[in-house]
Order: sequence, then C-alpha cells, then structure tokens
Amino acid sequence: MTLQPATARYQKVKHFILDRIAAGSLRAGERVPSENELTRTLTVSRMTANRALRELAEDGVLVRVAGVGTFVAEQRVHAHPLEVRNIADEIRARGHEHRLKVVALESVAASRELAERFVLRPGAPLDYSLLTHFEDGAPLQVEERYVNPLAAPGYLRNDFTRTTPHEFLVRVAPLQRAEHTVRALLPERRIRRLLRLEAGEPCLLIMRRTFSQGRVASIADLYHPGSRYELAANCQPRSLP
Amino acid sequence: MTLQPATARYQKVKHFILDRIAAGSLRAGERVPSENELTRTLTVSRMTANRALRELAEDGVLVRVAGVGTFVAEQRVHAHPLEVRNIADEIRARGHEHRLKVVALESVAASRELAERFVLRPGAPLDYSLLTHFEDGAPLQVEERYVNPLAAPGYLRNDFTRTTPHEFLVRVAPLQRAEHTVRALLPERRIRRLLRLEAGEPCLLIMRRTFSQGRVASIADLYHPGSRYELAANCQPRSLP
DNA sequence: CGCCCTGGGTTGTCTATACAGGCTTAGGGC
DNA sequence: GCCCTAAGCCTGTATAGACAACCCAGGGCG
Repeated sequence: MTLQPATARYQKVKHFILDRIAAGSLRAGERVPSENELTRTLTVSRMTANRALRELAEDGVLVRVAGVGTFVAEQRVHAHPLEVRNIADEIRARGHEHRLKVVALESVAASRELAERFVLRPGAPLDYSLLTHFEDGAPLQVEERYVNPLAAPGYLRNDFTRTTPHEFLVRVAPLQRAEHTVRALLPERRIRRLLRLEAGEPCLLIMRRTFSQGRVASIADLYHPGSRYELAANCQPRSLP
Repeated sequence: MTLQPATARYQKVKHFILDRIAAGSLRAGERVPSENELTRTLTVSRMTANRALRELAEDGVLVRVAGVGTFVAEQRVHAHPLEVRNIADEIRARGHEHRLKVVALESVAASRELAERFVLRPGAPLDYSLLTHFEDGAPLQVEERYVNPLAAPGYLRNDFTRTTPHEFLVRVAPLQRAEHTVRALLPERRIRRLLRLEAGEPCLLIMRRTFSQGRVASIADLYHPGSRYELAANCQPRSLP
C-alpha cells in the first residue's frame, strides 16, 4: 500500500529514530529530537516529522506530551496475558519426541505487505523459513516465518534440527514485545498437506509478531491441527469475567 | 491527549464514516466517498480527509486501494488481549449495536467433570447460562457458562439484557486470576445453529476459568465464528520467539 | 477484432504556513 | 526570598497547493 516514492520520507524519519533506539544511543525515557529539530536536521517538513513521531507513538515506541516533548517509551515487563512457549519444549515436556522438518529456507525480498508489517522498505531482504514440527511423528505445527536479518543476523545459517527458530531468536534478538492474533480457519491445501489433515478439518492459526530493540524481529504464522492442539494462557489482570 | 479544539475535525470525518457504516447506509465492500468528495461535502482540507481515512484503514475499518478508491472492509472482528474484556464493550467500541439473547438459564447439578474443574463435589449446585451475543444483529459469540453460586451469589436473578455476565461477575466476584484455553473446532450442531454457521465452518473456542477469592468462580466456553472473529493479544514477556 | 495509449479520477506523499493550547523557565516586581 | 507574568518551545491540528504512482475505461489505430 505504501510504495509511492519507493521509500517515503516519513518512513525514513521513523527508521532514523528506530535505528537510534536499536543502537542504544536513544534509551528508554530519553528525549527524542523535536519536530522542529527533525525538520532542520533531516530536511523534512514539520508535518512529515509529525507523522513519523505520531505513528511511533501509536505503536507504543514513543510517548508524546503536548508542550513538553517526545520520549522513548519505557518498555515495561508487564504481566503477560498470553504466555507462549517453544513448541519443542511443550512436546518434550509431555515426554514425547520432537522432530523438525525443514520444508523451505531461503532469503526473499519483502513484498509490499510484508515490508509494511516489518516497517521496512519493500524489497528489503528477509530470511524465510517453512518448517513442520512433529510430535512422535505426527505433525503438530507448521511454522511459516519471516525474520528481519538486521534484527537477527545469521538466521539462515542456523541448524534447525538442533536449534529451533524460537531458541535461535531468543538468543540472538532479546525480546521486547509480542503481538498475537489467533484465528480459526480452514487451511489452504499447502498447509493442509503439511499437517496431514483431512479436507474440512479446521486449524488454529497463531499469527505472531515479535519486537526486539524497537524493530520488528520476526513474523510467524503458526498453524496447528484444530483437533489436536490447544493454546493455553494464564493471566492475572485487572478486569475480566 | 487530544484536547485542542475539543473535537478535532479529522475525528469528525471518522465519525461521519463510522456513523454511516453503523447506520447501514455504507455496507461492507461498498465504496466510501473519496478524499476529494469529503473535501467538498464536509468542507475540510484533503489532508484532513486523508488522515481520517488512513486511520480508519489502519484500524481495519476501511480498505484503500491506490488509484481505485476506499471501501468498507469485510468485517473481521478483532478482539482484545486475553486481558479479555466484555464482549459488549468490544462491540460498542466499534460503534455497533450489542444485543444479547438468553437461550437457557437454570440451576444444574455438577457433573463429575464439571465438579472436578470447579473443585467441588459432584452434584453440587451450579448456575448455568447459555447466551448469544449479537453484533448488529449477527451472532458473534455463544457464551456457555457455569457459575459457582458460592463465589457469585444471585447470578440467576440477574437481568442479562441489562447487565452482561461479565459485568455481573466483575462486580460480585472480584477477579483474581484467569486461565484460558483456545482451540479451533467444527462446532456441534447446537452451537452451529446459534451462531448461524454453515456446515463445515470452523469456530474459535475460548475456554475460560476464572478465580475469585481462592475459588473457581466461573467456567465459560465462548464460541466465535472463525470467519469473522480474531483474538488479539499483546504482551511484553521475557521468553518467546 | 484486438492492441496500445492516453486521460481523468484516486490514493500516497511532501511542503510551507498558520493558529491553538500546554508546559517550562527566566526575569521583573513586590 | 517569593510570586507572577510573559516569552519561547513543544505538540496537535488544519489548510492549500503540488507532484507521483496507480487503475480503469474509452478511443484511436493497425
């Protein structure tokens, strides 16, 4: 959707800020350049700087206070509503054997949609993997994953039969935040075959986007056979029935 | 945060669109006025109309296609974290009408399985309700719930058309902790009919067990149409890929 | 009949300018 | 020393004008 000048200037401003946060030269709580400063140093109009900062504030990366300034948000470790584990650990915890099959592993260029979800330029290189996880020989999860090589370099060189993507990413890209979306759906044939499902069998899809050091580190679609998989989440929040 | 002109004009444009969607004069897939049309009819600048439409697109309310136009998105409802909220609030937050139908409401004796999940003796009395929640007339959730009358007395006497189970329980039984289990499944006929689903359509089931003052207060099975419901959860925990 | 090209409408973006209202601070008056 | 005010920065919003890229339809041409 965003492809006009190949790379929009407000995106560049966002990257300017995000890069500084990732590099550590901007830390949580510190003040980021004001719109007027960005106008001067990056030679953009104030409206462009405003859009960049406003969107980063909506994403929770920055906090803006009218009349005062813009600051890097504190990335609090808050009660986790949805606790998601490594599927390999889950399987082993049940005393079963975990096996992993690599279906595809390559570098791809970010499509328009992916670039947007990653907050990267279209065409930027992404590491791609398509794996199937087996529990005692039966497929339990198809994991389709894109990884930002800037956030987690060396992903494609990992030996996935020894280190799962989860383990690799946890080690290489310290986790900051995660978004999850869960849906029930009838899978397309490609996924259905990998999960060895009958036609008409539903599947549980967990879409996960993880952030590391202010950047999107990885986007994963996790497909599970609906008949054999449950997602558990425990929480002690404030208001629910 | 937004308190400048008390009510910003781009917000008015957003409401202009949202009201028309809520009223039914703009339906899913239909085209909404272009930026230039809004500029003329609402006497705002194109940038203001652009911001309104862009934000509605980010929220998933609209879909924009460069060079073609802006259209009302197919409603893919999108729920909140597992800090789960009241489905009625969710629906109203989208500017839609929430309605609730009571299918069953009675006192039952705990089966062996239920007694186990409640940590009660088999045969102990439980309050039971089966409700359907509607969003603008379309069923969005079937809520099948058992309540421990010791933890939340008076459940059966509640007027559910005024106070949803969520609201009642939050008030009567202060929440301590919640467990969730999520799965995808093909619903049994009873649920399928209440959700008005075609045969073969998957459904997203959220099973919830809530604790109050050290007791299990309530066990709820929440069924949603897989094609129209998403569950979203954001978290910043320590370990996940 | 089919192909290409062009024109008009639409979104996507950028700029320069302007005003309102919140917050901080320096400076003056007491 | 204390209080109050005004200046100056900050964000939030609005506007008019401009250009680029995209899509579709319709007309002209082979």
